[in-house]
Amino acid sequence: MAPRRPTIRDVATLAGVSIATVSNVFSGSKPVNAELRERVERAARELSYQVDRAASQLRSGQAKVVGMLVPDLDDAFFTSLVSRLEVMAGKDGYDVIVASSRDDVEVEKSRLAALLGWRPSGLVAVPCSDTVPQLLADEAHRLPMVLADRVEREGSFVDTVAIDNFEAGEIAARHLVALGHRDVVIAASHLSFAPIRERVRGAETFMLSSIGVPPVVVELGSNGERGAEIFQQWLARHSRPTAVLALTNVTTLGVLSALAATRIDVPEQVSIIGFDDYAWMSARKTALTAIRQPLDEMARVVWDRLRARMSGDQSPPHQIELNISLQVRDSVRSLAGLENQPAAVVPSPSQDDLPEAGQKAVH
Amino acid sequence: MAPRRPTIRDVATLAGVSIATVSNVFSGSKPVNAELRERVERAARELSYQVDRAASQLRSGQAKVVGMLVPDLDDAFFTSLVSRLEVMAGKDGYDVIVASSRDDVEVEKSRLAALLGWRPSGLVAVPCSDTVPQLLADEAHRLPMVLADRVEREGSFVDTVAIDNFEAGEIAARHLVALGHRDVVIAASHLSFAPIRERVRGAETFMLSSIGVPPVVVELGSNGERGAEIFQQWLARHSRPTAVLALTNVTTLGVLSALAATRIDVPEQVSIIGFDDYAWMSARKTALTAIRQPLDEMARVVWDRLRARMSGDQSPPHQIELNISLQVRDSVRSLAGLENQPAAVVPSPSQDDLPEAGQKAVH
DNA sequence: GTTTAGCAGTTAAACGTTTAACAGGGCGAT
DNA sequence: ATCGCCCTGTTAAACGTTTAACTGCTAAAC
Repeated sequence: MAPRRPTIRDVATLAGVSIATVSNVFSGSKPVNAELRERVERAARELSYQVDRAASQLRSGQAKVVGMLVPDLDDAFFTSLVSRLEVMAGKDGYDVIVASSRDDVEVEKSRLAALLGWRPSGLVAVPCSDTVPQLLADEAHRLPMVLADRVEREGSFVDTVAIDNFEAGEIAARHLVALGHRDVVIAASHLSFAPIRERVRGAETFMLSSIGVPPVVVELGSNGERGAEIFQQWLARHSRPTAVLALTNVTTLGVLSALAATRIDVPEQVSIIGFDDYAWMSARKTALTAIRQPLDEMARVVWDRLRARMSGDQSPPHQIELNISLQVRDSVRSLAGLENQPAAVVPSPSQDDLPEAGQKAVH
Repeated sequence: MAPRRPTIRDVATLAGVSIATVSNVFSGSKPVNAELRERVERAARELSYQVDRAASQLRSGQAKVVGMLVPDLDDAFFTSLVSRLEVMAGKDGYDVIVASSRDDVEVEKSRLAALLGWRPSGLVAVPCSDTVPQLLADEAHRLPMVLADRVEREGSFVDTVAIDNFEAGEIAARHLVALGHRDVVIAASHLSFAPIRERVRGAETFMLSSIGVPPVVVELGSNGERGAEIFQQWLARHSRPTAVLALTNVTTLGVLSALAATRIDVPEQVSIIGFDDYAWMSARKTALTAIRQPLDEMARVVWDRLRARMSGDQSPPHQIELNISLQVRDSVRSLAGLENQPAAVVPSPSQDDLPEAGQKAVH
């Protein structure tokens, strides 16, 4: 029924050459005469031969696979990243093995082990907790890897790429304050994530130093529906803020759902700043003002770093921080006339069509 | 710097047994004495040994990888599918290699070849065109595979899973007509895709037979932003319909963007039925009425089928069709009193908490 | 008490590549 | 004319597993 797959040997026989020559034709590691090469290629085509990657990898030690570990393949932020990385990886001849940790440290551990079993030539991971898994730490010195998004700033032993989370919180808060908001609720996912804490800290710091009032923080978790429920309950029990700052795309969705369910109008009754910038955010009557992470740039930087490491770069770990930008649209209402500093409106210093300029490398 | 990775040999030496025993401990293909097993496991832990999948696969021919080929990793529909499949695959011990064809037949071909090089034990693919790539057809009889979503109903040589596209169009059209709409525009992605044609045909057939007026069809492509532009131009040049039926989640987004940009109110000025059901669709003041594909069920059925094939099922190809359901929310306005059949409102026969009942297997 | 069956472990041969070492032939330099 | 070198191709030895075949050994069966 299913005839044995052709091997390099079959091709060699059919083309009347040695298997080494066939290998050379495919791997290109040694030049081979044009006519012979032609014969080999014809034979291969005829048998529809394909190099067996397992065998190839076993012998050569060269993997040409990268693993990608993310916390959630339903979250648009992570899939956008994976999507972009997959394209770049593909162009460089790498295949991609994805694994989702579903935000569970145990799952993360087991998926990671599975990934490592492939002896990938590189790994990009978005850890699901602040403490990088031991397995990763152990591999750090032999396996090229870069950590993205959910990373601690301080002294990582490995390359990291993330946005300036403090700045993100600060810029959002500045925008709200500039438009006269003082009563702000922050919709965070989990305060146990360092980047989230940073975003909160950024907003808090700015609000305290500018108007002397801190924002209120509420945790909605990583699941949109559940987050909506929590926020709805929160709304029912507290006096309504004038503005909400959502710190992830999922919490943005949660807040919006809760608001829609309780028929609270945006921005008439409550203003909102969302996180990330996806098509659905502007496909609405009052388009969302949002903190925009430079996704394309982030993916590019991650891949550049990984590629560098994979081709032997031994420099000390890079900690790359990308600047975000504020997409001002219609979801934040100006509380006109009530405030004292109507001058400074939109800071938004960064643009991500300035490729290199937008990042600051911390060593 | 980077010490050689420990092999099965190192473990065997340290544990004082033969490499075959170590292999047996890990692969479980032969029972091994409890004490020895313990010794082996300790040794492995000590060396942090992990079996090399390439070597394992080469020797055994058993891959424990499945490939997934989708047209676009930025499209929530596909990533939702991948996400669910990755979880189920992981539970069964399979790893997942993803590849995106970016809706380009050439890319599809090359990604497919790359995938096949891994000798995966299974493949799930969403082809990017009606004509299934030759490479796939060639493998069909030896490689377990299931095709999803973008598939022709008729005589596929391989298992397929898709929704009943004709019914989808029909149910949507029925809902619109029941609420008094006669002037309907269908926002399709590409009419070159068979499922899209079916959806159009379903809507068309119903409208012709019920009110004798066909819908107008406009093609928006597979890209949201571009689609928004096209639709906006279309709106500018034609008289405004009373309702729009969007046939994919991306066209839904495109239409909504165009409508928002031209400040046309939903549903006051234009009603809309969207496709697929994502969180953002209900996180708005007027939540979207939409055709809901049973994503969880689809993923489950795909995986069940693939698993069956991977464990040797030789039955003739299954063509599985899943029923959709209409999520009635607020984006379709009733054109009250103008119409003749206010009786039949919501058909929605299927529910996907009735697992098996919801599908009809066409042998 | 011998045979036999079965269990638990070992030996060694694959799996399909890549690649180091080698071979031979043509040719320029001496 | 001989030597040595380059160029292109071949031979054969790995790579790290799995697994068929084998070896001792214990214990049941006669």
